[in-house]
Amino acid sequence: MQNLDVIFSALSDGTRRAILQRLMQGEARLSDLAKPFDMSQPAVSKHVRVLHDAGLLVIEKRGRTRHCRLNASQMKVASDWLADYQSFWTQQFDNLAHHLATVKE
Amino acid sequence: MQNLDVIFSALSDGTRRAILQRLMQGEARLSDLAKPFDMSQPAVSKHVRVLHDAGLLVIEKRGRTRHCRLNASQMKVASDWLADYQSFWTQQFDNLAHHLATVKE
DNA sequence: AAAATACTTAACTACTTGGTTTATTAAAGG
DNA sequence: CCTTTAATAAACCAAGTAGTTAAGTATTTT
Repeated sequence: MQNLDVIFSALSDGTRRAILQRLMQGEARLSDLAKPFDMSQPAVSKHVRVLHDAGLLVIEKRGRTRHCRLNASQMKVASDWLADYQSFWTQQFDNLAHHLATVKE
Repeated sequence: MQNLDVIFSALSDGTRRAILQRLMQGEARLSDLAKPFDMSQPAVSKHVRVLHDAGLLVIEKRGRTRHCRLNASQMKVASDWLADYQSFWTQQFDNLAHHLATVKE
């Protein structure tokens, strides 16, 4: 799915993940999102645009401010893809646990 | 986490996700992984290296062949990060469901 | 020893990314 | 009106990515 490209790619940057985590606490203006970061406001604006293009947040224009809020349902797409591998990683974990238990004896 | 950068970035490419899905069926040689793709073998080799650097697969050298197998436990790191947002997307889903139910009346 | 196989390395190209600064638009407040 | 504020747009740069082809290195087969 091409969708997954954009979502995973958007999530692959620490600044963008921090923005999403900030939005967990609720809606925020673009300028508020920019404050904590040691980079120019246009740079943050670009990051927000990437997240928007991936559908991970929604921007609403109010007067001269833009208000962003999380669209976590888009993360579900990524999460669902990863879920297919869940049986593999639990199995690998179980193997490890079994191995450790065996060694202990 | 810097780890997440590399993992999400590795997952953001369709070719690489296809390689991982292939490895769900079991171990494969590098040349076997390359076959289905319409690109040169060095190109696929590069993709495999990216997955390896992200810890998503393990390479074992046997004679002149390299055998790859899935290391899905590394995906758990990404999955765990996404899980923090789970309550948000289910809530958004519930809101939608409620909205649709209301509209239907 | 020679040839074939399975890769890696290297050098190159085209494109994307993450940042910058400067200038511009648009809305609010004096 | 004029100024400030919030944000976008444009032009640029350095570094990274995804691919190519060509050459090189091990290892196996004949």
